[in-house]
Amino acid sequence: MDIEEGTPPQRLRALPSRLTNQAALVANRIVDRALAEAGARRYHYALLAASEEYGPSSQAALGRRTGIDRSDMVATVNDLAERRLLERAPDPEDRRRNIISITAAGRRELAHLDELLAAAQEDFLAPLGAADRRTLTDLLTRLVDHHRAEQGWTTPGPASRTG
Amino acid sequence: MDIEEGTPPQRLRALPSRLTNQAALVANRIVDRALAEAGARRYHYALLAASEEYGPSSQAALGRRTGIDRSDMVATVNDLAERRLLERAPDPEDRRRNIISITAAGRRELAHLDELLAAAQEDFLAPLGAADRRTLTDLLTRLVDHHRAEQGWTTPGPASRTG
DNA sequence: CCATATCGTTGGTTACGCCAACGTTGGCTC
DNA sequence: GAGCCAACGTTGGCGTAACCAACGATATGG
Repeated sequence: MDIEEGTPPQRLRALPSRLTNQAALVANRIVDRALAEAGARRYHYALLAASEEYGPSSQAALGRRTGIDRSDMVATVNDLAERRLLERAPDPEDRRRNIISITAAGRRELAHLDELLAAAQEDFLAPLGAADRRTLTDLLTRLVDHHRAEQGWTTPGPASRTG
Repeated sequence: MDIEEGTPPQRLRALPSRLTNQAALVANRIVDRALAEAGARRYHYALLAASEEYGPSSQAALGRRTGIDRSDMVATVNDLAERRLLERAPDPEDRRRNIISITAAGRRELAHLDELLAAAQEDFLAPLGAADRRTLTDLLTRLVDHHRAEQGWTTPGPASRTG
């Protein structure tokens, strides 16, 4: 009796927003477990990656790149600086800013996390072939870009931002 | 200067798990705002929908259907019962259980939420045509189903079947 | 009868994504 | 130079989703 009692209602199964959320749940669970092997979280990886790809930057700039809030950025930088994966130094040219730079150890850690993450992606996307994977990332990219434009648009002039 | 400072690092942009998460963020933001118009949250909709589609059921069964944890289910049922959208009654045949039934007002509320959600989906999927939407839901469904099978399957134990 | 398991419930925890406010600093305009 | 506004880092907080552990009460099956 009650076979397949775990089947969600039709309404939920057909809801793209929920489907997306469920997929994200799965993805995050897999990724979090992978990163946890190295004692890292998603924010850590994002920050290391941004730091490596864009070179020394202020916390605010890194926040804009990664989507991490300024307040959360503080804690994340604290974590990584304590572990000597990043360095935080005052900017002599603008004393409001901290300059964040990735260290050699940070690059090594990043490379390690890259490997863990690659395996996690493989896990996550297991049921899809190469073509399907490309299609999926394409569709998701279009969605995300569209909504980022719509919202990030109010970031125009020299003033009136973040406000 | 610093045009497009909001561009995420390549590593993050190419990461399917992150893409999925970003899309879910967008979807949830849109959906949450829509549901908030009716003073509802996602759990509320999920529970009403399950309650309507499967008829009177125990809290645990509804939890299995919706993926809502038993502990969270208590609070969600409380919310909806207070607003007379659900009824909670002890099961005379199994005194461990509560039987949850949707009320007439609950059905009306559900219909209302259905409309709000339909508009929200439209918003979320705006950049995609009908074919792309079908492709997306298909791919996401395959992903979610795959991982649900993988995880829900390993719950065999001595008593098998749901525990 | 006894072990096991399920049910509802209470009471946590984690991380993520946010927002508000503050003091400091920089730039711009008078 | 004075004043004004914006940006920066930081602190502190919020809400929610998604979990887990444990409990007493009840069913079930050996």
